[in-house]
Amino acid sequence: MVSESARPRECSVARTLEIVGEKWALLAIREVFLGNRRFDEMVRRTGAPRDTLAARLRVLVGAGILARRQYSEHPARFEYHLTEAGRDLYPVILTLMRWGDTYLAGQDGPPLVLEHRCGHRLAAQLVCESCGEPVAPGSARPVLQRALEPVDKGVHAARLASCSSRWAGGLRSPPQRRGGGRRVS
Amino acid sequence: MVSESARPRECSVARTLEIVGEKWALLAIREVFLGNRRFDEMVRRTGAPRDTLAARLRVLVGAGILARRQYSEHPARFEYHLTEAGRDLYPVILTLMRWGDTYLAGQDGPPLVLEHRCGHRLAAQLVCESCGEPVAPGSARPVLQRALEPVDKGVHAARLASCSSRWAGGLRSPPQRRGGGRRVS
DNA sequence: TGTGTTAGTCCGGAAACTGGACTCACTCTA
DNA sequence: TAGAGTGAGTCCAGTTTCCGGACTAACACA
Repeated sequence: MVSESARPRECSVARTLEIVGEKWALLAIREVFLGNRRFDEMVRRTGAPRDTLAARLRVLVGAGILARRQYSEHPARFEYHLTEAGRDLYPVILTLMRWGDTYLAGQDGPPLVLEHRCGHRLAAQLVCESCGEPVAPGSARPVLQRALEPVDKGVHAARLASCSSRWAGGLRSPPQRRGGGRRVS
Repeated sequence: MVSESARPRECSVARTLEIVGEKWALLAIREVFLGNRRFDEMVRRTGAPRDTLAARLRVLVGAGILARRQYSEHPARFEYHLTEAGRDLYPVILTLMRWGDTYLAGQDGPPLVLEHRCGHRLAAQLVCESCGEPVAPGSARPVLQRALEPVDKGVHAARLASCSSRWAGGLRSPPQRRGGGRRVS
């Protein structure tokens, strides 16, 4: 048996990145957020190869992040809409955007900003879920909730395959287990 | 000349994804956040191929997100530390993690949570930068700040190459241009 | 002397990506 | 009525990247 420290970490970041951890997937989602829901428009706006974009959209639809809706019958035409899971990726897109605004914008500033109705930009603030207090990155404590499972690629495949049905079934918030966690060194 | 709508969108999300828009890069950053700064530990914890991880680390160091520090001279041994730019990616990691916690955690709940000192989980809240008001995704307005430039891969390469020196020079907050933006349909 | 650690590099096969051409069923315009 | 345009892809061949596994070098430790 492999020692615990020799096993890859099974965490929500890794799981999420299995689905959206790729440039074209996130850019496609960005376009849908900006209101461009059609294939050709996404190709133009993202610069993705058509093949690659088609593959990404299939994965995103399969994972329940986008929903493919027919808006014309003859000929068959489709649009991609965000599901609730897709809309919940908004903070991911926004934090990526804010980081780029800060570190990669040139002299002219960021090319596109998201404005609040009062005319100022949005920010993603780290807060405690319960007390609402703003949190500095260093002050958070990582806590292992259960023994790490050995990584088995079949598990990932099965989880991805079951995404749509689980979402369709309305499973959103998994049971929370509080306490009993182990501190990570 | 190509019409504006035929050009890929030049935005901070795309720019950021050119550097960190890949699974192994983000997982490496996650590990450094969790305190694992050494190559072999990252290999074990992320499951990344050694070659691929070495390549990602080179890019991250080149982009000024990680700093490579020697902690032993004979033999030469190195650790990877987060720069300020790297620490500012914390909200990105956290939002990815929270999404996975919500949509991909199984019966047992998320394997790893980040706790506030009061014992509750962290969340990333979208707020208006100025008035601090919480913002719903749909209520933000995308505003183009300047004419979209044609995408030229050389521009990206040059920007990435100059990342380290620009950060070293202390350029953090690009000049903000308020007003005069064009609404995006 | 043998084993372990650390931070990688080297290699060859497999998989994914890429740009460009093509398809098909329409609709629009001259 | 012909030709061009649109939309949502697929097909293809060449290129690039990924991946697993073996290997290295300089030490420390038993």
